Amino acid sequence: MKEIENRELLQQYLHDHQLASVFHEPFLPHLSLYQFDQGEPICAQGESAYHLYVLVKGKVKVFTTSPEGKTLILSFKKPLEVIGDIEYVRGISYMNSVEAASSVQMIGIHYRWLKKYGTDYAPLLQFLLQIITQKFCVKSNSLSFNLLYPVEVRFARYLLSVSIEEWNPENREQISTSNLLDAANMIGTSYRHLNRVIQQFCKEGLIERANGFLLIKDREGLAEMASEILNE
Amino acid sequence: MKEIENRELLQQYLHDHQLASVFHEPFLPHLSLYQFDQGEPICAQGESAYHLYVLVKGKVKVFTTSPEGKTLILSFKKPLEVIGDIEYVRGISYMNSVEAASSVQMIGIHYRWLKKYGTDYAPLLQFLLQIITQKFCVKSNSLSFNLLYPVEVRFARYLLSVSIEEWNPENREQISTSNLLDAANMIGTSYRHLNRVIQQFCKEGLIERANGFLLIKDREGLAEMASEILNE
DNA sequence: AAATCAAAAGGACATATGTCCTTCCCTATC
DNA sequence: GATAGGGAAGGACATATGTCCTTTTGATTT
Repeated sequence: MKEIENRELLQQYLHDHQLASVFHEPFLPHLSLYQFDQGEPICAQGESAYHLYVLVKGKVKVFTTSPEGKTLILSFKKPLEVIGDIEYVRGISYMNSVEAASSVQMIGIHYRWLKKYGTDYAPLLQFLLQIITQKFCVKSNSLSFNLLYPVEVRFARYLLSVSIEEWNPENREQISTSNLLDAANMIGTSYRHLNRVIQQFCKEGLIERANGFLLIKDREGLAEMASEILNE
Repeated sequence: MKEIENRELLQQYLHDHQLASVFHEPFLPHLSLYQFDQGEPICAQGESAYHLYVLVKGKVKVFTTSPEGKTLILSFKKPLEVIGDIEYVRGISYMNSVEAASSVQMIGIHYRWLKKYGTDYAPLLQFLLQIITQKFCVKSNSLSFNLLYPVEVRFARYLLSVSIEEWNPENREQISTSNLLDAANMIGTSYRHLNRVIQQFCKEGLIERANGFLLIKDREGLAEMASEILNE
C-alpha cells in the first residue's frame, strides 16, 4: 500500500461516484487516497479495524478463512464498494479478509473522524445504509442459492456472471482457467469436483475447454441450467 | 392480525427497548401496536412492503421459498427485531416471508411517516444501521458456516442454540421433534437426512430420542462437534 | 529434441446427501 | 379391543461431493 498524494484525483473520484455530499467538508482533510498492488492484502479477518475504505478503482477479492484453513471466497467487488463499513458500525474486528485482485485504488478515512463528524450526519448514515443493505441483499441471495442448489447450477450462474464482467471484443466469452481454484472456493466446492462439472458441461456442449481457457458455447443453455427450476 | 388499542402498552414497549429516542415525537401518532396469532402470516416474499414492524413480543419465523417450492428457514427471531427495514431502505418488495411462531406483538409504522419524519433523523438511521449490521453479521456467519461444514456439524450447532432458547426447569434439555421439518429446512437439508444424523447422534450417545422429544445427553460432545475444527 | 518440473486434469474410492417408498407407531373411531 | 388413518421413522438405492493419488499437459531448461 502506498498513499497517492493527489487531491485532484481524490476529488475526481468523489465527484464521479457522487460522494461529495457523503464526505462533506469536515471529512476532507482526513481523506487519503491509497494504491494497492495486485495480490496485496488490504485487511485480514480478525484484525482490528480502524479505517473505512471506499473502493474507487480496480477489483478486490473478499474471502473468509475457516479455523482449519479452508478458504471461502465471498465475492469480488468493483467500485463503488465500501470496506470496513459493518465493522465501523458495530465496532468489531474485520469479519473477512480482502485483497487486491487487480491494481486498486481506495479512499481511506480513520474511524475517529467518521465518529467525530459523521455520527449525526444524515447523508453519511444514509450512504452507509444504502451500501450495507445492498450487501445484505447480495449475501442473502447467495445464502439461499447455495443452500438450495447443487454445484452444477451454482457454477452455471458463476460462469454467466464472470463472462459478462470479463467480456470484451477480443477474447469473447473466454474465461481464464487460472482462476478455477478461485471459482471453486467461490461456490463452496472442491477443485476436483469443479473439474468434474466442467467435464460434464463440455460433454453437454455448453462450454469448451482449450489451452487455459473456458469458452462459452451455449450461453442460453447455461442460463437455462442456472434457473432450471422454472422449467420443470 | 388485529390492532391493540393500548397506548400505554405501546409506550411501555418503546421504553423497555429504549426506542423512545428512535421513534421521536413526530412518529408517535403513526405508531400502531398489532397482535398476530401463532401461525399467522406477517408478510410474504415478493409482496410490496409498506410497513416497518418492530417485534416486541413473541417469536417469528423467517423463511424463503424457492421457485420450485422448496422452503428454507432463515431464522427464528425474538425481540428486539425489525421486519421490513431492508425493504424500507432499498424500496423493494419483501425478500422473505415471515410468520408468527408464537403469539406475537409488533409495533408498526407506515413507510410514509418514516420517510417524512425520519430520513434526516440520525437516531432512527443509527438504529437501522445497528439492526441491519447485526442481521448482516448473523447472515454472513450462517453463509460461510453452511458452505463450509456438513449437516452433522450444522445440526449440532442448531441443537445447542435451540436447547438454550427452549431451556426451562421442567423439560430440561428436551426439544420437541414436532419441529424436525423446520430444523431440516433451517440447516438446508432434507428431513430424511436429518433423521439419519439424529440416529447417528443417538448411537454416539450425544442425544436420546423419546416419544416426540430429543433429549440432550452430552452437551459438551455436541459443542465439540460444532467446533470439531479446533480439535484436529 | 530430450529432460525436468510444476501446474492442471482425471481416476478411484469413500462419504454425504437426496428421493422414493415401506414400515412402524400413535391415536381416533367404532 | 380391533381397525383404519396419518404422521414419523427407517430402508434401499441413486446422485452429489470430497479426498487422495496418478496421469497428463505445457512450459522451461539443457
